[in-house]
Amino acid sequence: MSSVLPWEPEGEIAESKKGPGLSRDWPAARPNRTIRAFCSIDDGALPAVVIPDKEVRKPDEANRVFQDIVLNNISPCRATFNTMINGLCKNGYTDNALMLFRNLQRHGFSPELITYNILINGLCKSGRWRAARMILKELGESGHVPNAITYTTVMKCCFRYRKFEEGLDIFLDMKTKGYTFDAFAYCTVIGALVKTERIEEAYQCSQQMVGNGIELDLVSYNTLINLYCKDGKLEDVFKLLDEIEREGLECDKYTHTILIDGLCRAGNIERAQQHLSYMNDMDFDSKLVAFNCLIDRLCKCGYIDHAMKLFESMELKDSFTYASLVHNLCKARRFRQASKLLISSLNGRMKILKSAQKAVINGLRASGFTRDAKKLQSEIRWAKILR
DNA sequence: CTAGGGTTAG
Repeated sequence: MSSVLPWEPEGEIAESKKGPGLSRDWPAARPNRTIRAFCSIDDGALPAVVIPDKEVRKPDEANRVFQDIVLNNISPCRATFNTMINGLCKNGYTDNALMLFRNLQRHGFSPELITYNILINGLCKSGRWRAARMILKELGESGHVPNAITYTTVMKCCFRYRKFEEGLDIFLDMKTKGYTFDAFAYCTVIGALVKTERIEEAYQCSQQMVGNGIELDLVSYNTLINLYCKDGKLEDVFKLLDEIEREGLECDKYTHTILIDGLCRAGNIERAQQHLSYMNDMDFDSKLVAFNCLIDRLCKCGYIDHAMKLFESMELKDSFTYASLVHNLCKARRFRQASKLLISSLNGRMKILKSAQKAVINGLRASGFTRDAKKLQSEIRWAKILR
C-alpha cells in the first residue's frame, strides 16, 4: 500500500524555510511592527462570525490580553501562543489564527507539534480543507513526528470531506506504524463506517476496540449504541444502556438523541416521542437534533401533517429541520408548501442544500407553477446577496 | 483550559 500521508519523509527536510536566526523562540526582545500590527487589530478587522455560547467565549477580550502581553514586552511562553491560536480557531476566527501563526513564524517561533495539530483541526472544522492540507504539508517538512492526535485529526478531516477511503487508509497506516489506538481513534473510525453503512466493518472495529481492553467512556458507548441502532439491534442497545448505568456514567444528549433516532428507524415512533418528552427538563438546544430525527421519520412514514405540527411547535429550528421537511414535502408533491417553507428558511438565514432548492424549483415548474418557481429563484438570489 | 472521538437532512 502506498503511503497516504503528505508528511511522509521524502528525502531531506526542506531547508528553504529555515532562514538564519529563525530557530530561536520568539519573542527574543521587542516585538516589531508586524506583531504590533497584528496585535493592534481592531474589532472591525475580525470576522463577524462569533459563535455565541453560554461559556465564557470572549475572543476579543483574549485578544486584548494578548495585546497587553506583547505590547508590554512580557515574553509569553509557547503555551500562550498555542492557547491563543486554539482560542481563535474555536471561536470562528480561523483566519486570524492563521495570521497569528504566520506572524509568529516570521519572528522565529518554531511551532510545536501541538500548534500544528490545533491549526489543522481548526482549519478543517471551518471548512478550510486546502489550508489544512497546507499546514499538514508544513508539518511534514518541519521534522516533527505526527502523533496519534495528528492522525485522528486528519482522519476526521478526511471523513468530514467525504474522503472515506483516504481516511480508512490513514487508520491502517496508523496500525502499520504501531501507533497505540485509543478510544478517540476507534470512535472516529466506527462513526465513519456507520455513516457509510459499512456495518460489518464497524462491528469488527468495535470488537477490536473492546478486545484491546480500552476502557469505554460515554462517547465510546454512544458510538456503539449508534452502531446497534443503525443495525436495528435495539435489545443490544438496552444492554449497553444498562452497562452505562452500572458503570456509573450518565447519559447525555447524544445518548438520548441516538436512541430516539434508533426508535424512529425501528418504526417505534410512539416510543421515540415518549423518550423525547422524557428529555423535557433539558433545554431546547439539546433536544433539537432529536426533534429533527422525529420530524424526518414522521414524514417518511407518511405523517407529514403531524410533522408540520411538530415543526410549528418548535422554538428553535436549524437547516436540518427545514431540509427534512422541504425534501419530504417535495416527495409528496406538495411543492408550494415546500416553497413557502424554503422562503421562510431563507429569511431565517438558514443554509439550504442545493438539492432541496432544485427539488422545489423543478417541482413547481413541472406542476405548472412557473411564476412561483421564478419567485422562489429570485428569493434565493436575494438571500445569497444579503448573506 | 494547549491538541483529537460520539447524534439528524440529501
